[in-house]
Amino acid sequence: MNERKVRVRFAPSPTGALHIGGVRTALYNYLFAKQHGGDMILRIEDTDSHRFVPGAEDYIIEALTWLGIHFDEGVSFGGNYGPYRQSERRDIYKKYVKILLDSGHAYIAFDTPEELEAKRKEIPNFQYDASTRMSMRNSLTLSPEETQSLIDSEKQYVVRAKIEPNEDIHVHDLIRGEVVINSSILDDKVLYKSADELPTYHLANIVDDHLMEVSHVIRGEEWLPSAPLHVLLYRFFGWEDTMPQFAHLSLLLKPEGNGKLSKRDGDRLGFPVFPLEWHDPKTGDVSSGYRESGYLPEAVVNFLALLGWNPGNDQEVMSMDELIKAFDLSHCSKSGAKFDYEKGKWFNHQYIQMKSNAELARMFQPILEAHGISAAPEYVEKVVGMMKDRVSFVKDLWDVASFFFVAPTEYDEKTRKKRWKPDSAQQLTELMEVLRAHEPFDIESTENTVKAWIESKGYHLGNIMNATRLALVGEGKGPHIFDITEALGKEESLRRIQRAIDILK
RNA sequence: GGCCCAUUCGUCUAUCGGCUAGGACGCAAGAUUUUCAUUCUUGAAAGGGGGGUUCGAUUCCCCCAUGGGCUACCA
Repeated sequence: MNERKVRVRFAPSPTGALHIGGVRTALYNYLFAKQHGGDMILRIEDTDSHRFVPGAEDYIIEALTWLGIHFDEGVSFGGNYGPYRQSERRDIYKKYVKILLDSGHAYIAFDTPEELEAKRKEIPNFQYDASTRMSMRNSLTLSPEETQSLIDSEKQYVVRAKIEPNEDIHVHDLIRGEVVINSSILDDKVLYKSADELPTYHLANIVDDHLMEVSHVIRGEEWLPSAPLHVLLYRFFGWEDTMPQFAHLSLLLKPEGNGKLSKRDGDRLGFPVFPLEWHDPKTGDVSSGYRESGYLPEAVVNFLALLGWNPGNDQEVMSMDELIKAFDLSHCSKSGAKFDYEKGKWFNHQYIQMKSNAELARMFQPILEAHGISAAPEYVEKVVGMMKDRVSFVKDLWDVASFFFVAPTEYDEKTRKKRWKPDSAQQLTELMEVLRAHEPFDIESTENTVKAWIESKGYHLGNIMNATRLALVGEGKGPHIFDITEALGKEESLRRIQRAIDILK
């Protein structure tokens, strides 16, 4: 319909950590923009001075950067449409408030919050709209002189949109199709407050999207009810021709029970709802983050992308580039998606498997150091290569592979009962002789030698192997025995077997 | 309360009037293995209810129910 360049914005409010639903919204905007060769803008919507939280803005930028969601312009990225922080755009909004006032699409109202509160108590379902505005204190009911003198006396006021009733307003949504809402149910929304000289979301949003030449507004479903107001504002300003196209995304829901996923749910249910760990500056509370929990950013992106969208085929593991190619708003689901943490773990497992051993080893090193172990990179790499397919997180490598770095000092009781036979000590003593004489100590030849010895002696393979495993690992699990002996080396392997014989008899 | 949006396996979803309803996570069983995992195979598991329209509805329409969102001088 139009040849405008695709420009989308992610416009969070700096009221705390960006939660995972917001991350998904940012991701979808990003995928859409990149697919169309468009721009992605970061705009900070800090028009509510009371809810501002220091650090939130930096957090948002750091989180999205970690995930590989990049901006072309906006706060901290520059650009020609700034400033991108709404609190720095006061003068711009004032100009547009005046336009609305002058054209009669808005009016000044002096009713105090307390008066409105009283009104709402007094009249059930009270709404400030065409049916009630003429009984309130505003520039429609007061004379121009009275209005002016109230303003001059520094009486606080708000500017409200003047919504004409009984009109069906059509919102064309890229995901939901045509949504029709009658203007009678809309209230005369506050557009601007004199107290802090800032607009509310509705006005700032429309003015900024227009001035920043935003072509597509992709946002959460919670905005759908106010979309008709936004359409009306575009009309009031005469900007209908370049009005962005809307796409309202379904919400992310709690994994259990009902309701939308909230900031409080995460640690209560045992998983993070934030991309990065968040330290609340007001309460001092610490909320866990995906990064700190050991998630790979690629996995988080992939998992989130598929929560409410699908590529139209059975492909699930997709890189950012593949997501960009395949993304399509029409394949976004209309119903809310319950957050499934287990599936998120599975995605992380997939991405762990795709990482090179060297890279995983680098990520594992700090964990080893935390356990007081310093190991050669080549050794860590070898261990990681053997063990990565059994973990979903790098940090879990310690649980499954610590025996490669620390010799067992005690032996799992159940395994001992099951695997340590009366003649195990004798057999392993013989095995030590076989191993000591064997050279080189590589996987294949050692295995051949040991198996030949077992056969020649008529021993039971499982008995020998399982007892050996208990000696080397301390438990009844782990990779192939000769992978372990090869990695540990002859000396350490023999030492561990001897120790097991001494302790277990 | 009012308005809006939604409704397929436990969960994420495919299906755009022809269905033996497909895939994935999770779950169960089996195979492989010297162990535990991994892996592979198989299995259980679904279109909220009631009316229409139609030769035929999961798919289209209406009603109801349920869930969600909004209803602030928050975003």
